[in-house]
Amino acid sequence: MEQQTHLAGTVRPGGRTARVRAAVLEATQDELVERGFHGLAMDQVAARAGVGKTTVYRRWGGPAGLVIDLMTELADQSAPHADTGSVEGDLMANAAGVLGAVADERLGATLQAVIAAATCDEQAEVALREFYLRRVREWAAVVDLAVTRGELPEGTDGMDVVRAVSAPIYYRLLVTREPVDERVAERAVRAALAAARAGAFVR
Amino acid sequence: MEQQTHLAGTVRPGGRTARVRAAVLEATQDELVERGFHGLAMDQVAARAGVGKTTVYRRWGGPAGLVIDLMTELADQSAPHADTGSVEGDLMANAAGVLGAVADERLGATLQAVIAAATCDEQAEVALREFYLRRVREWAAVVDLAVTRGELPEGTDGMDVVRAVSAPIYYRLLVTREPVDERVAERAVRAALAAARAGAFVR
DNA sequence: CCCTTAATGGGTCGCAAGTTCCTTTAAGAT
DNA sequence: ATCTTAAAGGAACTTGCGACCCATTAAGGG
Repeated sequence: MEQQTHLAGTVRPGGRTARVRAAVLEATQDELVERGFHGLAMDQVAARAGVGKTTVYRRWGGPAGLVIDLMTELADQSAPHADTGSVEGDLMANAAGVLGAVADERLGATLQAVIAAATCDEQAEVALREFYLRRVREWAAVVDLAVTRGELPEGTDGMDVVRAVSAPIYYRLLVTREPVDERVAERAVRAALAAARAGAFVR
Repeated sequence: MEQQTHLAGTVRPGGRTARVRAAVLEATQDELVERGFHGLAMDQVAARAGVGKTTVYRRWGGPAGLVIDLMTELADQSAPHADTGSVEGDLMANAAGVLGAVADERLGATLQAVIAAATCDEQAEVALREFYLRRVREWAAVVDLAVTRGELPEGTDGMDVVRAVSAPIYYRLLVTREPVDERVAERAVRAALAAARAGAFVR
């Protein structure tokens, strides 16, 4: 007897399989908005997607699997870094993007779900780390450009500057649970920029 | 028939009741270290504490209740802000404290558990917000002192400076899931301080 | 030291999440 | 168009968390 060496959905990915996936991911986001990751039930997702729950269990395994798949979708859609001509403009664009994502109902719920999933699922943790690593690396380029332009000191660690912009936003969102608005984003950019200019992020 | 107007454990808090609470909170921390918040089962906690599971359900209601109680304990033990004579020293002490807490097996597991609980429990969210608000406010004093000493510009928002120190640490811990070490803490302090000196945190 | 009753503890029960088995449908190759 | 079988769907079954009931123990007041 031949052992099953492939995952469901990989051999005949077209037609119904694709439609099922789209419906399930759609339903997952809806559920995340309404109930959050802790309340994400495979049952509910299947029912809302109009799909058998067996299928959802077989293809995604559990809530974490759903959320990981959702994030790979996000990763594909994520925009490249800005290029406004000044670091300030670029970092503001970055902060605005983060703020927008976090504030958006569906996107925000999805991001928070992945973060929650990463605390209890190995694969989700890896996926999350790689997602943000990619994202931070992508935007670090605006700092490197600024260095060549002479706006920031030689040797400035671009990734750390980008992290410094996002950190206060996520810190308030997840830890102190204070409201996050444009003022926070703007101040994060100003602080990161001032620190970078002073050479606090030089390797 | 008289309705029960008090919570279990409030009328006879001495003796056994106190011993049960200590044993349960102890067991909860052990479980958090081994399984994390998502794997915190009332059953297991009761068994490890050598206590009936009915008691645990009655007094704490659920995993979130356990974790909230654990945090109130933490709040009582939390140390007052440092006073080394310089903002740099004080903020470094703060960063070291955060790093130490996060790195410590039991403390770190507890903190992460509360953060996780806050994403799915209203009371845990309130408790978490108040805990950090108190903590940040306490340490903001070192910035106010620095302003009076002339180390930092007039009008500097002390709470935002303190947040800026913690933010990168928690950001790495929860979001990007990168390792957190002294280098990260030190750089966070340097960046926050440079930004503060440049007036980025002036209200 | 005794008495009242707060608080604990063991056992049982129900429900909902998750698993398994088998049938039905429709991709994709010929 | 036809055929093979990947993939989905339906339903019964299992499991384990959380709730409830009632007996037992020991605080704390007299």
